[in-house]
Amino acid sequence: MTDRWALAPAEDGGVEIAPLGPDGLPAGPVRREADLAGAVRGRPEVARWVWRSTNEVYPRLLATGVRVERCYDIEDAETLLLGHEGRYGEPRSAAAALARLRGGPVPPDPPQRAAEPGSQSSLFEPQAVHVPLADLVEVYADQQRRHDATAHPERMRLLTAAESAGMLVAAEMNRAGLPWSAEVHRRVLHELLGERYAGGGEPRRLAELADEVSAAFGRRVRPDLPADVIKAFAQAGIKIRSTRRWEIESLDHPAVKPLVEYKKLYRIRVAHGWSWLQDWVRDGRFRPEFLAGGTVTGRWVTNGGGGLQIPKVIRRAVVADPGWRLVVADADQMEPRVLAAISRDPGLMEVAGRETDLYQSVSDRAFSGDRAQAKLAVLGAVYGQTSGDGLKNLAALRRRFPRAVAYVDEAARAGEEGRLVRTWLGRTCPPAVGAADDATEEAGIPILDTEEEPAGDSGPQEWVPGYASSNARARGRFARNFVVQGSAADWALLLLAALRQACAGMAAELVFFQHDEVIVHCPEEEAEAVVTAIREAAELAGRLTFGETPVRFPFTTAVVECYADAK
DNA sequence: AGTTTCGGCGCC
DNA sequence: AAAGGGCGCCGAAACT
Repeated sequence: MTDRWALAPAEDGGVEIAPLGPDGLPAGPVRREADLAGAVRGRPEVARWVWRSTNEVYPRLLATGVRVERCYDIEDAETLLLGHEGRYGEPRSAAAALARLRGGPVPPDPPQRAAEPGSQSSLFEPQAVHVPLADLVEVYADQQRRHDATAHPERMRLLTAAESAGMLVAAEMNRAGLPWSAEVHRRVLHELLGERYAGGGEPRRLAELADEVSAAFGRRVRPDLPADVIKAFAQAGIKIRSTRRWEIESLDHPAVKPLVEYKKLYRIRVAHGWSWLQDWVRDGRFRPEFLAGGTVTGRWVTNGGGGLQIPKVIRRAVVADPGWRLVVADADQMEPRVLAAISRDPGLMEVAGRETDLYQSVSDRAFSGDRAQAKLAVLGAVYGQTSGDGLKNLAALRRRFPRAVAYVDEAARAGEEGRLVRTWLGRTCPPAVGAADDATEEAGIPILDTEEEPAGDSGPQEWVPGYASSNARARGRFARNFVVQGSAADWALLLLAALRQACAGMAAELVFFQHDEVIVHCPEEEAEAVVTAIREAAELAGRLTFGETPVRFPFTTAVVECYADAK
């Protein structure tokens, strides 16, 4: 058996490797070699490399031009398995897993380091506890048995494999970087914010807007200080709770217009202004360290640079290299399609079986053609809306798509009651996240709120929050969203893995991923092949993740030179 | 003076 | 009138 090999960098700079048998234990002697990259490059027949941490090994391989097809990240799998076993919060390091196996004292996980601008990578984890290969494979073999003990072993295997693949993609994207034109970025900043004055003051346009705000109030007001703004409105006879835009916008006062404009531009300057450009863009690339599985729902995060929050106006700075293109692909109505697949609601699956606008189809069936209402209702069901029009629309949704709504209702109930909630592939929601622990409830004493609950007016089938504390309701909303957002993340991982494989023979590179959107940077002549690859990868991911369903996962794709032109 | 929390808003 | 989920980021405010 040469299909799976374990690998562990040794402390002296060399590497230990061993072929693995079907039980996950070594099928041959552990070998030592001096050169990590050479050991991998010299064994192209290996189908999957098993290692402690992708972020420990793979950046080093990529630095020498070595890619691997598949891997298995033991510490990532440990996290997922612990979660599935209801043991969230236990240390997830390989050293900890080994200690649990052998009954020794379990070391706590080392603290995470924050990213620093321009640092090569914060993910080499130099402080991680070294685990020799012979011990590491024991952990791996045990994990294989723990997969078998899960509710759906084949799905759990897919999940750990998919997330490991995601970590390969993330490492490759971190190396590639997102093509970024500092020149265009500066031009956009200048157009929006005006010139910068020497001495570090505000740029011209912001200074002008601040003056307009002050003039409207008749005294000097700092629009970037919420306390100052609240006081100024109070003196003008207007009481506001906060200075959030939605609260300010409806006010009748001459300061509102410049204030709202100021806040918009201030945000650009602070989050994606000149200093951001200085810190995060080097040699025509923005490198926001992508971290696969950085959230409990399985969504990715970026560490540094706000890589998943690039404002639309700033996307003009994302420009392909000369002769190259950006293939920008955005999944159409991903969340309701995922809900259709996981709930197996016949009506919603039928609607999601078309590639046309899903919200329009839903509205045709349940909302007399009002697409906006249909979209609000669907998103309200997914996010757990508890008031307003969304609640009324939810009743209409429930009548037409009962199984879909029941699915998220059941997740919410499970979350409220502290039961485990899982995505389709088995990623497990931690109990009591997103809300402060309620010590009394944790002690098992139920709490009856005295506050009024919304009256359920949609018949006996409807699930009403009932007597639950606001903490429990928050957990319910979280769990409700978790099953959809998390299952979507499951699917997205399979999509990335399939797309990565399809691009393996091309010059095309994955350079960006944002929940339901990918960007591939490729030579112009490869663009059409990439578009096809994305479409095929999406359908393959749908089948692999959810099994055979009628649900389709269409993408809107655009071949552009500039990201901003994709929308 | 250094560290943590808050307010507000960007993205999905 | 206005409580729907997940994140990251920055400066100011609050804290030690």
